[in-house]
Amino acid sequence: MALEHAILVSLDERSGSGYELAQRFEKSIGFFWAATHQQIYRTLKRMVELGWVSCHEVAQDGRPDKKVYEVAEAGREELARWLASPGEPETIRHDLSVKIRGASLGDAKALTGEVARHRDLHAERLDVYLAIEKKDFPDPSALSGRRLHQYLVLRGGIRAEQALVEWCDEVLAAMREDDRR
Amino acid sequence: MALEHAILVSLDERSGSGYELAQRFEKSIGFFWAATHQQIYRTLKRMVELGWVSCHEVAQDGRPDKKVYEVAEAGREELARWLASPGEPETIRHDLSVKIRGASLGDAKALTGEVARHRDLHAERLDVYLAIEKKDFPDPSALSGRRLHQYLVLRGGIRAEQALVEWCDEVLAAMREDDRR
DNA sequence: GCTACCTATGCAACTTGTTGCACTGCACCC
DNA sequence: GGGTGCAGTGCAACAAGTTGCATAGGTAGC
Repeated sequence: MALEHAILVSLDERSGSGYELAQRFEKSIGFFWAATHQQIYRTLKRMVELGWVSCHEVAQDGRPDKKVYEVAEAGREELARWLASPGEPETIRHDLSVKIRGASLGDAKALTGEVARHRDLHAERLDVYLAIEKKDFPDPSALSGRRLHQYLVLRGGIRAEQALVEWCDEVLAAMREDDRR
Repeated sequence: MALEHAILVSLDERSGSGYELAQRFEKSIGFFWAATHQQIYRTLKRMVELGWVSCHEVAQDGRPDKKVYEVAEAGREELARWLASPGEPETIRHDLSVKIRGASLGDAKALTGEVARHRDLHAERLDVYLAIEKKDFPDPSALSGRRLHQYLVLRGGIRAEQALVEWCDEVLAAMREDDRR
């Protein structure tokens, strides 16, 4: 499982509470590894037991106490071990492709609507990524180390969303053309 | 869940046994919806209970009996309903991106090896898809209906793998450049 | 005669992921 | 004073996916 490792990477960048981690997963790590707060809390608990992270409670005024986690030595070792170990490419599960493949068995118009909706969702995500690229990485050739790695992962997101938008457009054009005949 | 729907689509194209379905998932449907034989057997059982598919045993000589499933009316209705209903874009879980983001915490050389390995895996898949495109869809502009939809899904696979190969190349170039400094 | 692989189905146990809910307390707006 | 939303942690139940194993006969090669 890689959720633990995603958490280790994130905590290494900056220690934080489960709640904070959940937010990071919403708006950054989550771009390439989705997780809900439930999963995160449960996994953090297990990671403490494994000795991969340490935890101390922090009192706050005007707010509930929080538990701040940080990476322990064993966690860093585990992360290094995992980074060097070969992994399988992701198992693909692409809803929209299943729907398209079954298109002839349903309402064609409804399906083109669905494809168009996905096209727009991906275009939106792409815009978000491009805005981050422009703002946070104005001069990519100057990057190195951690910042470079963050940039490269963002580039993966950009390429993936671009490919999806273009594909949706191809599908829409072909299905509309087919409709006309 | 969409495994049921992927099975319905596949069974609608051609009725078959759990075993045959598992093979189709290995080499065709599985390109965009992965499933093991365990999942398929279990899901088929549930689908019979729901009345979405019907099942009759077929004796074979020299081989174990098999259970051939075919889509029932209720299954077709369910599929049509699902096709028209909006779905979320997939939650992304991309191991390799997590590894790259954590690259600075491990052995950089081992990681470039891992990226190169994934690059080759994706290039291989791309070759498979391109071969299918060339063989099964030599004249895309003439396609319509079900054949067109199959082609469009394949196009999605091709675009995705192309994007991944190019991204891996970008990552490798940047990391090697960074190493040299 | 032994090994290995193919066809064919399935149980059991386990790990992951999702969903709905519960509790606390502050801040802000109308 | 009532609703909404944020910060914060967590349980319980369920759904989905994975892994290891069991069974059983057939075919093919050495």
